[in-house]
Amino acid sequence: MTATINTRDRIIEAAKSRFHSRSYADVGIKEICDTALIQKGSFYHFFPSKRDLVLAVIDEFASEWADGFVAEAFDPALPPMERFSYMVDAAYYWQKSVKEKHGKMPGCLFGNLALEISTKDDILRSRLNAVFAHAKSRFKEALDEAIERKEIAPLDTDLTAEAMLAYLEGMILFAKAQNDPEVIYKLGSGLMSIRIELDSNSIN
Amino acid sequence: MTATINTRDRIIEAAKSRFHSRSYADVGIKEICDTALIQKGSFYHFFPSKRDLVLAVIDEFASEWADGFVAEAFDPALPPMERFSYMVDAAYYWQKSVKEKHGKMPGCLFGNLALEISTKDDILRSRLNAVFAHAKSRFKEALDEAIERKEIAPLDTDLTAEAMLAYLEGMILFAKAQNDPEVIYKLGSGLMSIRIELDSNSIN
DNA sequence: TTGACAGTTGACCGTGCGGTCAACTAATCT
DNA sequence: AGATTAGTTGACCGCACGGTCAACTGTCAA
Repeated sequence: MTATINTRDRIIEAAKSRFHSRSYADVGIKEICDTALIQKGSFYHFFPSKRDLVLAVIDEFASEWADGFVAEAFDPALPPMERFSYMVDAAYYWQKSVKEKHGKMPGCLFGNLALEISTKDDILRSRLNAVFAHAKSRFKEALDEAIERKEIAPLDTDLTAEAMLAYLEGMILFAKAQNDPEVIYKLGSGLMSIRIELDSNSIN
Repeated sequence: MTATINTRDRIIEAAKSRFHSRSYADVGIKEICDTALIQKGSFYHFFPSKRDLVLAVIDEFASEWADGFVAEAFDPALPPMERFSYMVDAAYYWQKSVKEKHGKMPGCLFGNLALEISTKDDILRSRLNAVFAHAKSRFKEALDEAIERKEIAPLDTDLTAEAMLAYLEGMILFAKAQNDPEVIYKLGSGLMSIRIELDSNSIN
């Protein structure tokens, strides 16, 4: 049993880093098995299909991310608007360190998968949306708090939170396209300038 | 000769829409040939490899885009800051119309390819960067003009232009992940709020 | 009329993919 | 001791992929 859990984890671990740094389509099950030091048959004992694996990888990575540096950045002890720059810094240093190790910026696993797969698989797509929605709620909390403390002028916190997250993904996309983490550093301060005003659409 | 040009164009046309709405890896040469009503051998008469095809598709689509609604949006006759909302509107309506036709939002071809391929092929990556750089220069011109006309307070136009383009890509990514063009509509106004101030890094 | 050549055909190749399966191993439970 | 069951093995399957090639077709210049 101990060995079992271990095997499953090794599969997910091997898949996670490869899906992240390359793509879903580009990474074969054979390669994952070789890395995890198992045979194909053993893989299919734990996962009915490759698709189920990537689902598990998303879940694993999402909770790692949420409990890891998203939680760190959105620490209620920090002044709300500082949480955003903390988040940007974390993204920057992380991407930078991966690039130094492997020569390539991997970008954001969720963003990568969203663009690669979301036209092909609605369940995967909605799983990724759930991850984004969770991050967005952290952003929104911070904005609400900032307004409450009168650190920023009132705005549509729901839409602005989504906009900020979109900007974060866009920055990472750009940085990946240039294979240069410094892009995140240079564009980071733009995140805090984004505002979507209250009136525009909502009537609630 | 007329037929020749026609064939090459048909290949690119078939590939363009499929690469855009699905992905590079997911679309096979066989399928492209079937759509273009030719045989495989004929395909390889025009393109040495699949990679060369996607390069041609990028070039084709880039000039279509630049001469098409980027040129339209960044018409010097328009007030500079209005050009951005024109751009957002164009993206919105386009994505919406494709979704209505095919049920899925395709997103941005360049963004899609950038995330799918840029860790695997540096030449493709730099080609995509050139496309982004071109769009960015249009953004920058508009910002420079807006400052000159005192419609906005001075800022780092180079970085802000890049930030705005990143935001645009991020919005489209989010909209695609939710398969909902309205996301672009809702988040659009955030584009004009982005500012990256002058002092931060540059000493020139 | 002939030769050259761009364009086209369709059969073909090797490879690697996702996935299957019957047999084996080793703990766990009765 | 015997049965059950989770985990593992490695050979195997069918298929679709990117790419090749010798032969054919039609056009146009000399």
